[in-house]
Amino acid sequence: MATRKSRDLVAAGVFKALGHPARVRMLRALAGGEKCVCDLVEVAGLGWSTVSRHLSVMKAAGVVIDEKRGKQVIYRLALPCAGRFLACLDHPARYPEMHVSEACGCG
Amino acid sequence: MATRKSRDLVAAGVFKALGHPARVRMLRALAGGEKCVCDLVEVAGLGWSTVSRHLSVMKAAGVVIDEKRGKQVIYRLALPCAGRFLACLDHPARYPEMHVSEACGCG
DNA sequence: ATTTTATTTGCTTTTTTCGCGAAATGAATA
DNA sequence: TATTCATTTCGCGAAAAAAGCAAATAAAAT
Repeated sequence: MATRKSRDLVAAGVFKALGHPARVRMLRALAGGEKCVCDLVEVAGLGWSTVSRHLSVMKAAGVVIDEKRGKQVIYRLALPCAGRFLACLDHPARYPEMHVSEACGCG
Repeated sequence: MATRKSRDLVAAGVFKALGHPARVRMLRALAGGEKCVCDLVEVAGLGWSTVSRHLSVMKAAGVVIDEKRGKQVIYRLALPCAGRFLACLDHPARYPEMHVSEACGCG
């Protein structure tokens, strides 16, 4: 059974796995659909080994899922709500200097 | 203007600030309403200085807001969507061993 | 003015994480 | 079977973060 403690651990793992600018960038990309590692290398602007490690962290946390497809490995978001949360964080309401008045559920 | 890069940084800061079991526990508590540090000390089961430091990390990331009220300092969630995201991560659908079939937008 | 109560800040030690290049793996193709 | 392509693992030094405790602040009660 999922105890409070284990849920805290799982959730903290997810947050930690996303607590890096490069991983946020990948999340952003994956929110738009599945991507091979090669795509993510470009998105992240980092070396292959680094990107691969970032992906393995996200996979271990359950944020992404990978699938070997032919010669390449495809990653996709296992947690659509993470994409929505990111969109919420990105929401202009959080950037007052943009003078956007439209209201939404984000905060 | 909020560039892609600065948004990544902000979002990563939020994720990082929540990437710790004790901070997830505090988030959970704060999602239920504002709390003084003393409450959070109990919730977290850690020393005052440790809790205070965790709170300052979350505050710096913009996850919580503090307000001095009389003798005590009250913290509240600055990011309601963080609470909703946590609820989403907690959702039984993510814990198959619980045999819950009800569907929701979480994933 | 002194003491309490509530909370924060410094400081030191230990533990993790980052990003890299080189080497390893593994499936597919020549 | 040898080779190539896509990706992962390893080992490293540098940088960031966490733990733990003593000392510092600050408002309120005595």
